[in-house]
Amino acid sequence: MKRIADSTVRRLSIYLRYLEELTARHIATTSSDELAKHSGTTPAQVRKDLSFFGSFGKRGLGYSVAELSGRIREILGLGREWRVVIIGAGKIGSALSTYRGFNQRGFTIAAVYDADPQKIGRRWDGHVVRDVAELERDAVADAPDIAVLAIPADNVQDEVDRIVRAGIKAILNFAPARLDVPPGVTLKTVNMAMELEGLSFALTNRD
Amino acid sequence: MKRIADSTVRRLSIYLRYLEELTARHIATTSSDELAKHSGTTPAQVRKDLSFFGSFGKRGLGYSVAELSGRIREILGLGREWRVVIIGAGKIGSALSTYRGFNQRGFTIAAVYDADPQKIGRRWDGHVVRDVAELERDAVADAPDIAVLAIPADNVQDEVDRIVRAGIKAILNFAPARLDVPPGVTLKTVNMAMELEGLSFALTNRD
DNA sequence: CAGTGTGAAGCACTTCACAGCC
DNA sequence: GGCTGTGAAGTGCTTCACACTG
Repeated sequence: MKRIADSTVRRLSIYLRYLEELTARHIATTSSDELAKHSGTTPAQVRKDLSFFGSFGKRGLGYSVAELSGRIREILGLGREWRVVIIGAGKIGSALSTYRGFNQRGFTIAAVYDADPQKIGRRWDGHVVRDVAELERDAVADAPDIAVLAIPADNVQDEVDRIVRAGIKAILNFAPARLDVPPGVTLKTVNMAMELEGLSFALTNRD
Repeated sequence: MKRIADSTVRRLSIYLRYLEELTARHIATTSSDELAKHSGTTPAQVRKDLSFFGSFGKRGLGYSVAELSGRIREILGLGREWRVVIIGAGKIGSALSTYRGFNQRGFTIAAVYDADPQKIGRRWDGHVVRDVAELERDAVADAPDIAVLAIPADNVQDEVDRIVRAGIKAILNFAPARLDVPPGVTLKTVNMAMELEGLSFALTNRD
């Protein structure tokens, strides 16, 4: 398959969110125009995004909400359960796990880890916090798909290496650090400090 | 000034982080090569990014760490205090406020708001949670610069409108919703669900 | 000679415009 | 007639390559 741009994947998520709203409102069909309007993009962009994966619409009519949302869910791989381990029993992981749509979209917390002896063994959102040193051993049985890395910025790369050794192929990183992963492992970093600095820049350099 | 790409601003944040590390290690000069290596980009990109703002290096020598970090801090507007209000006294806001570099980069929490009567009046990370209905009134005296919006997805637009009415010109949004702001107001959205879906896509569509 | 600064070339995403189909 | 699907054109960011300077 042709390489799909990151921006396209992100828009598919947005389209899906609107399609779910239409489903809840029992609306059966929609158009690229309407999708664009509710997703902050253009009709042409919507059609182009979808065209990478097939032809899901009917000319002159638009898209079936049921079919299109099913197709997008399939494209995004949301038709199955994804087993998530949280590394760092802090607030970010906790916020993520209570995020609307986390369970709803098929993400399940398989285990929670920390390196802090104070936290290991304690309860955390219904899970007992495990020693991160056990990750590799646990992973054999737990078969986690995704690791959420939510620890302070020291030695983050060591934890990434551990996650990779555990055979996990996808990492969502919240630590403000640049990280290396081998080919075949996908890393996404959410850097809140950087977003704030982007706002600082915008406030400083507005006309 | 010529319009600066978002990606350029984000890289400046990354360069600054590395420059601060060099400062801590008492290293006085660096090069575009080194900056690129530690920022996950190319030397040409580093030089191009900086060239939008001036000529900070010396040919044949490289960049002074002290001068360059000062310049980038200036460009990003980090030379002053930014007053931040948190809307939503939950875990995300709390995680953000304890983020390394939040205070360090000049961001200060001016106030915390919520709409939930259960939370209003309670203590939250050293602040007493205020009623969000009071935001507009408080803003006159508090003069906040940035609003962090960390509430569930219902009626987020209403809160955005309130923030805009309060005269705040920058919003960092964590709710998974598409939002409209008038010109002159900068909105950045961090959507964790979308990032997870991006990982799901990558896992599903890898070769 | 080493490393910056920058016009030009390359590349990737977006927008256009229209043929094609319901 | 209306709306999709898509090659082609447009736009903007990235990479190249080299003149220039300490």
